[in-house]
Amino acid sequence: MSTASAANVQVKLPDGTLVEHPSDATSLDVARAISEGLARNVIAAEISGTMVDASRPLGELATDDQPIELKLLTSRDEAALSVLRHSAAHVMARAVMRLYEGVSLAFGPVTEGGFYYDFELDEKISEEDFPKIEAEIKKIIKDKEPFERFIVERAEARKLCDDLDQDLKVEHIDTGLADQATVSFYRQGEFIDLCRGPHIPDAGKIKAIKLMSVAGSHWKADTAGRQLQRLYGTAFFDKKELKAYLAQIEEAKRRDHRVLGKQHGLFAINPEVGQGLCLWLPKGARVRVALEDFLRKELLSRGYDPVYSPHIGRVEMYETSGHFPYYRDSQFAPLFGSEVGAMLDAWSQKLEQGTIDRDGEEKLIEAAKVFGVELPKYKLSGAAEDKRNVLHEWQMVHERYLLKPMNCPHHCQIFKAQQRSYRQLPLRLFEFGTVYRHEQTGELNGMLRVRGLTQDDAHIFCTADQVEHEFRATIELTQFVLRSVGLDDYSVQLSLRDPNGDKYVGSEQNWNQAEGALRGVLEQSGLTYHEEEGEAAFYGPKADFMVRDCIGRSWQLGTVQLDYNLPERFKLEYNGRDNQAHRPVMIHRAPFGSLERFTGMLIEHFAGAFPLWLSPEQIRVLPLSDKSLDYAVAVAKQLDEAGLKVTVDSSGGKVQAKIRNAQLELVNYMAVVGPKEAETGMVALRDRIDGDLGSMPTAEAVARLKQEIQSRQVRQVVQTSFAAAAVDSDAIGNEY
RNA sequence: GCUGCUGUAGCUCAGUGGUAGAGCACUUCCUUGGUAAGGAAGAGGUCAUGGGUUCAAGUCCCAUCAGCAGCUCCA
Repeated sequence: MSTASAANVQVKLPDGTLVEHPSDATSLDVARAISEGLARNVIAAEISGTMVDASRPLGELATDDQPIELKLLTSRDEAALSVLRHSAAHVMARAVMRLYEGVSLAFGPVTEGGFYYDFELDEKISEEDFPKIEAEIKKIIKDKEPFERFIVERAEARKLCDDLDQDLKVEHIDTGLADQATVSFYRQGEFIDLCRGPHIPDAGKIKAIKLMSVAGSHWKADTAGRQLQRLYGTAFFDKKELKAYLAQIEEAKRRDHRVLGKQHGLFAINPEVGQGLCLWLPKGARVRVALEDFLRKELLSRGYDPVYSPHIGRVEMYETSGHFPYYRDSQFAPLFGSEVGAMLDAWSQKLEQGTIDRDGEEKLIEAAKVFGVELPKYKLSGAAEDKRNVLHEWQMVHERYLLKPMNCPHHCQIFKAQQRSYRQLPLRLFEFGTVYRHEQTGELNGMLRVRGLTQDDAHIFCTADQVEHEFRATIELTQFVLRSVGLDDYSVQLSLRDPNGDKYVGSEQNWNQAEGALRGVLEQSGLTYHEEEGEAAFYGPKADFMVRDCIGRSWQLGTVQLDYNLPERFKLEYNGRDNQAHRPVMIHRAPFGSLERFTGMLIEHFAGAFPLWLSPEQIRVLPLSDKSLDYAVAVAKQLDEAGLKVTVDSSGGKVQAKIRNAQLELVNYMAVVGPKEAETGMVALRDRIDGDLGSMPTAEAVARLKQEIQSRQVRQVVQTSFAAAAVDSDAIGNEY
């Protein structure tokens, strides 16, 4: 082994072998020295854990005298797919610029399923334009031109973007990249883009690419900012993978809970009832009841106490909790006991916003008098704050209510309703609490995002040193619940505060303590978890369960949140062993999240075919003909008495048709009964999945089903072979 | 809320400025059967709503409402 001379670099390959190359050699050259085939397959390189272009001279990348640790990435490496897709985004942008005038490029990162590029251009791109854009993309790919990287000083970069008429890039250099001395660009033929990289060696590596959709977006995600057009696409190393991906999208569409919910009579949303307000149809309601009964029983056995609270509460309570001012825009407007209450509220808001003049105030004072509201203390020349305080006194008289947007304040009041001793803690209060939130119209989505929802909510009030144990117990509860419905692929997102954010309440010390407690338990639990800064609730950090369903999609379901804030605001106290008043810690938790969202997710996960224990129709009795109808009804009665969800198909058709209907309606079991069964007291049991099981005594069929229910068996869940690519957007992209 | 697309029977969808259609489902009748579709007849529409253009509008234009996709948001 010789020491590398100044003109050479030493390269250490993953298997530990050391090779020496000239310092201007690239990763591709290293590959070529191993084999031509490898060189053809190299997509990018990983040097000491950082992804770089395979065409970067290794000399640039050596940081010290140590050998360069090089890993050549080929299409077999997951990370390479992101590089490919980002390059595909460049190719797509290049095609768009060839076809359209005046295109301003924004950003073009990779996503979980592919990539997109945001453009500003006057002409509207529609799906009808896709074939011509794709044709242009194919031309670019066929030319196999290389991606070339070059570095320039910031001022020069600005001029380059300006010369290219890329004003969004210019702006980004001025703002987002103000602290960068130099920036990198990538050139591919005539196409030059400010970009961090890395990229594939040449466009020919893209073997399968498809434009997916076009949608609106905003420059730097600011809704008030410039409107852009976002073109989505996806790319793969071979056509088979693309085909599998498209099949997965089709599968997801087939499972859409809105379609299945309608088809199977599970739920309905009707504009006359109201946007985002879910009607649970009888079959959907049965699923919900099964979930509720299951969880209620579980919670009771785990030391929870059931409580109930009303659907409305006084605004003052939500002012105390801090929710009202903070979330005013996403709550339904307050309800007023009287007209004058509404007037005072509008008045107070105008004062707050400064949108009222003296003349307006005088008129309102006169109007208030008509309603018997005298305001001698209201000084027209006074400060808005003082005026609002005067109005507030009357607002206490003319009550304002809010449709309950969350259950926490009510549960705090339940805590306060009685004297509390440390001996009673932890106090675990649970309720299926229905809350209402005025979500933006564009956010509404079937059962997944609604305006009226029922949380499987509970609040645990405990001492500081019980927090860890209680948090661990709720994590375990959530795991148990997920396992019960057959969801076992999940991880936890630990949502922390944004260190620079200002939306949070509570002391620095409490936050650190809370975040530390959550992290500690997760560390010990062995669960896979990752931390997200800036995702915390305004009152405390939270741990959210991110669940992957059977076709690889991620859902945010159960949540556990720590709260040192509400106990403070509501001045909650318990009497400690030392006979002093102490402040409890509060844990919010909901293993389902909401019944709506959880059920919607389950519909998609099971493609409407619920496991027996959750099924709205567990068994259907099919008489061979009307002659067997009486026996069928008798069997159904027997099954019903055994606690099974049973129906009888009394329609006039042939049994084949009845079976077909039951199969299509996803009934778990069918009991076919004819003269033979009537004579012997049997049923011919048919399983939706395994088909005819033959005749057996009715009691045997009951026992079989009850066993399956009791064990909460989950059968036949489609498993996808397709795994969504892991995205490391920090590593790749032109967003810097 | 923003941008774009869509709105015809309970459902899925045809309908090219000139009298509103199909399949499934539904109702009635016939059929009485053995593990994924028996037959016949019938009923069902203010073509999302409101304006406009036209001799004539489901069809073209505008507005509103709702849905969908994406953006933004999610206590």
